[in-house]
Amino acid sequence: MHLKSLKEVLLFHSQAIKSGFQSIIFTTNQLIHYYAKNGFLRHAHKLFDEMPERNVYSWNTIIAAHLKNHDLKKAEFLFNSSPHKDLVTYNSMLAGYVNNVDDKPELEHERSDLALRLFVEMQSSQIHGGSCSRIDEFTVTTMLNLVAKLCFVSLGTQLHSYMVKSGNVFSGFSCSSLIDMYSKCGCFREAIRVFNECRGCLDSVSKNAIVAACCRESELDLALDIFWHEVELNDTISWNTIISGFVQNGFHEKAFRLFICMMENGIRLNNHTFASILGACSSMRNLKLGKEIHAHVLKAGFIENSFISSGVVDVYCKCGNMDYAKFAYTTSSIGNAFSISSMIVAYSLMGNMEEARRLFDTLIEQNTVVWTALFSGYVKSQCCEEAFNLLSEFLAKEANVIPDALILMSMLGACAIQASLHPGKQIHSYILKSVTKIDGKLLSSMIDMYSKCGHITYAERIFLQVKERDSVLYNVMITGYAHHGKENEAIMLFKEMCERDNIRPNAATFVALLSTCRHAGLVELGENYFHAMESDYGIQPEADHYACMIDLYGRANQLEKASALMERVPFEPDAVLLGAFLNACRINRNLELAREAEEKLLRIEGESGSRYVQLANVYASEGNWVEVGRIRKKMKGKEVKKLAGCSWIHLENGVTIFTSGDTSHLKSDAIYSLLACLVAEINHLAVVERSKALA
DNA sequence: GAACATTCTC
Repeated sequence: MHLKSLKEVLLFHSQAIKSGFQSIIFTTNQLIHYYAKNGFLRHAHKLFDEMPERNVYSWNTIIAAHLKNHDLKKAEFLFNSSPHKDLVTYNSMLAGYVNNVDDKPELEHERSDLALRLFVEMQSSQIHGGSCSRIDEFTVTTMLNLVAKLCFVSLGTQLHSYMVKSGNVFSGFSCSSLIDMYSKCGCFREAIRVFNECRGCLDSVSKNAIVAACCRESELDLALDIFWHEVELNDTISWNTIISGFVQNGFHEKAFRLFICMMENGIRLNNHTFASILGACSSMRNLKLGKEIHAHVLKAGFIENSFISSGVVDVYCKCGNMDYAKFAYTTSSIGNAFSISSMIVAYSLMGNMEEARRLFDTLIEQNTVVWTALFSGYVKSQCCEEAFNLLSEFLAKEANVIPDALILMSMLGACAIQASLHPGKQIHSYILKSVTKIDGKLLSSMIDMYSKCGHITYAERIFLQVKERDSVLYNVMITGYAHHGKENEAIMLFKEMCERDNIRPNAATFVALLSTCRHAGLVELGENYFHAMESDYGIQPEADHYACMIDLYGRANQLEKASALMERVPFEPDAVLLGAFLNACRINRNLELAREAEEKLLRIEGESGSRYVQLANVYASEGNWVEVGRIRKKMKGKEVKKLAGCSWIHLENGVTIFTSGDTSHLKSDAIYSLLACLVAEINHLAVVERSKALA
């Protein structure tokens, strides 16, 4: 009897029941298999339970059925209670552990352990009364799969030699399994050797495995050579492999051309195809292509797949179009952790931290990517207190995880913004204790932190220990010297950068150099740098460079040069640049030019309170109260709030902020009386000093 | 005549 379709099975079964069906083990096993295969696991299990007698096939079939249904626990229970076990039973259970069939990544480690134990047990136990072999080709391929996952090369090599020695465990799968195992364990040459040995009897799976191996190794030319050789072997997976290989190696346009080629060749597209090509659209930030692929996906009915729907959301996030991203999320990807992660990253990048945090809290499990995104988002948006709170949260929640270098960099950035030396030092020592490989970026962040916290000598000490210096490292140190009024050191370091290390300065280097000149009032040198950056290094000055020069001229009482340079700015001046110019006008008491700048500035930054205050101060410094009144009037209509000047100090329990006139602190009375004592003390000391000087 | 293994995705 051959049973093929479900219809036949049901028909046969109902007839059997009607005619007073006497259970034959063989037939019932078949029924169990076909019920399970068609998704009727409960019916299959009922049949199994009702069997008066079972053989090893019955047990194997029901175990396989549960494994197919991703129920490892149930399979394990049946495995342990089965009175008949043969090699197939062991192989099935082994595969269940290796493939982590119930998809619980957190248990992967434990499962691998169980698989290894079972493998050892198989070799020692007398399966089926010792009448059959302990290991066959199924065992070997499953174990090679495990070896690939664990990067357990020594076991992989042992299996390989066992295969060669015993000769009877080779199968059609052995070649592809070996290639895959060696490649995933990082032994590319071994993978190639196996491939060359089985060239005569190459099947498409082995070919796909070696193409994937080449892509992993970034050997794309070789991958293409093999791909275009024996084209008749190429199937959908082959095309998917080569396309994803190009995407993963950053050749997105080439991947796209291959995708077009695949369609033109009439190859069937599947989930993997769309997932890879969506990845390419994301990396290219190509909204138009992304929308086209999205349309394809909807038409082909792949949007249900979680890889695909999150891929679509990711494309829109990477393109910065959050309206589309939200739409794609709510229509087809709700609850998908990858989609949520993409949106958290995107919102963090654009500084929308409320939305980023809201989504972050919806995740059941937070991964490194979203933690990192949130940290860097907070610091980029200058929300340092939130970043510190997040760090406490991270340490509490992920007690066993060492914060990733990117998180530590963000935290150093937060310390730098707040000028919080003490936490900065703590993070520094934490890095020394726990980070095994401290890279240039982390060192640059540490130098920047120490410099911005006022400890230029610490910064310098770290800088001098670094052997391999890059432009970022130099820029950070030059900027540090500039802010600490060490213009000679800054200038010398720039020379060292160009001459000793032969590193090309970039736009940021010149911001550092120009701000050195600005702080030191070095007009001529500043002009030299400003011209050199374009003529010698081909770097177009940006808003920051112009702002430095305007400020430099303003402080040196050379308003004519400042306004002449303002005229030559080749783009629409931004608020920073106009602010610098306004400041120059204030220093040089030119109300006429100030007023012109004022008009432009208010057009750009109409809502910002601090700008109005800056304007009012320009006129107040001249005693021009009519103008001050005019600005104040403008402020009133627009709900402009003046940003109060404030100081802050980082104590054990966090940051305490002091705003002028603030009495909200619980101990504000005590604070103010202590302050009064300090002021009295200072005044007293001043009087003593003065009388000493007079004496 | 029934049961177990390989290649490509965020």
